[in-house]
Amino acid sequence: MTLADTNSWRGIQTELLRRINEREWLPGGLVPNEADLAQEFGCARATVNRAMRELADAGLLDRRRKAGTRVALHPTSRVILDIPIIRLEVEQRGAEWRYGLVESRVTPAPLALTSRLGLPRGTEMLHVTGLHYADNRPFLHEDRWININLLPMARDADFSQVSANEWLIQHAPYTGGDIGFSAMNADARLAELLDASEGSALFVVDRITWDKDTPVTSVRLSYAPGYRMNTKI
Amino acid sequence: MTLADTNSWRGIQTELLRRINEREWLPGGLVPNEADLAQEFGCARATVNRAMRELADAGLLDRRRKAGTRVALHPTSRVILDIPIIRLEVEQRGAEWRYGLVESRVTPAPLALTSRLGLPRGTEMLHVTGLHYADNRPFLHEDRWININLLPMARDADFSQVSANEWLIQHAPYTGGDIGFSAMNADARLAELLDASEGSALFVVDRITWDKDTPVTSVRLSYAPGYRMNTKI
DNA sequence: TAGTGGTCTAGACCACCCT
DNA sequence: GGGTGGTCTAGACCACTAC
Repeated sequence: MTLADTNSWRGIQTELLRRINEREWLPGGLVPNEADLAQEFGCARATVNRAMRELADAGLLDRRRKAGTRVALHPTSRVILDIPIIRLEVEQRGAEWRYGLVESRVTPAPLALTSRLGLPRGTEMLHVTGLHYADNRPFLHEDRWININLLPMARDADFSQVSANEWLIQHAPYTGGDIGFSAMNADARLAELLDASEGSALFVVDRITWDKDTPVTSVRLSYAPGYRMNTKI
Repeated sequence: MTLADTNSWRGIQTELLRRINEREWLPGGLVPNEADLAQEFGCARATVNRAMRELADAGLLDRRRKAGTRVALHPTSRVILDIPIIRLEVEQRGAEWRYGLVESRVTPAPLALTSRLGLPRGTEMLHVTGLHYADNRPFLHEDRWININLLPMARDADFSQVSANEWLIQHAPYTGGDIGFSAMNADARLAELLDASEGSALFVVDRITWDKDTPVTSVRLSYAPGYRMNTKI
């Protein structure tokens, strides 16, 4: 298929994109309706529909029944982040990955956590902390709480052999989650673990995953100074 | 439509999701083909196709011609971030937005930037810095370089009235971009501007946008301490 | 109420790859 | 070779909503 092919939905999408990008269709402007475009491109309406629907999903077009399709005024850019297993992320950087368990024990979860997860106060959870290394240098600190009521077999897992990160992907399905990205100053303990100086700015990812309404795990990943998460629009 | 409706692609998708989440279909396992599922649900194959295609796009299914469809082994979680105009982000938090220009002048861009953008060294660019406020408190610092060869009218824009962020969205179409998220310690100047203490951990977004192969703008957004970017999986 | 997008169908042909 | 998903068609009905 060449880009000029206008019988395929990809070809049509490319052409529509061109008209948007080159301001042939102005932001806020009305676009011909599906039937007309189908006629212009000599294809079925469903084909035009698929091309336009994806552009609308991407936020470049606003579509409403009866009102028609318009070029979006504020193309909010939509960024897609693929969050891989930490081991793979390290290995993709060409470094050797290693995991070191710091601590693993069952203990009542702090109030802030149980209330956030909607669990009774004082609920016992499995608290696992460890370090991921890249070429033997600390890469990130993983501080995780696991819902052992939902995952009783987590008690018997040996997190000195398999990182909690990977164990959970294998054993704990989830249906959704909340993620937050922020920056924090390293406290004394974290600085020591990450081989950084106290107060260093750390990139932090907080993540809670749910299986329907039941919390599965809550984790805070604190990356060693200098970490950068990259992606494309 | 109820969730049990299996004549609509959404209903079918919900049912497929259930079978995946509840391990009725095991990770790595082969799934019935489209024709069989269409018969089971009493619908056209195209309807099943749409439901499955979206799950494959989301990374939950692996589909290959002839090989069939399998439940993905490693559902790499895919996070979608919507990056809005800064003004809207502030206003969505229920705060009043204000922009204050710090500096705007045409000057040769630093070598690190021109080489990153693929421009000749010493190329003149428009350097605009300013602060976005939320309820009169510094929210983020915007440090931006604009390609005035591509956008000569940027010279005449009054960035004390309109933030460069919004001006560009109105005037500069782009086809792609690179984004990086990181954490940095505030230096003395940034700390003063953001009303923070020196060394505070700042959440930083670096972004370069391109129009095909031509750089449009490069910007660094440094958020005041405490900022957190949230989203869902 | 009429025009637009949203969806579904039954069928067809094709591209790809061989769990 | 042959089975599978990828796509396209022509038509239909429906849901929504601007007018």
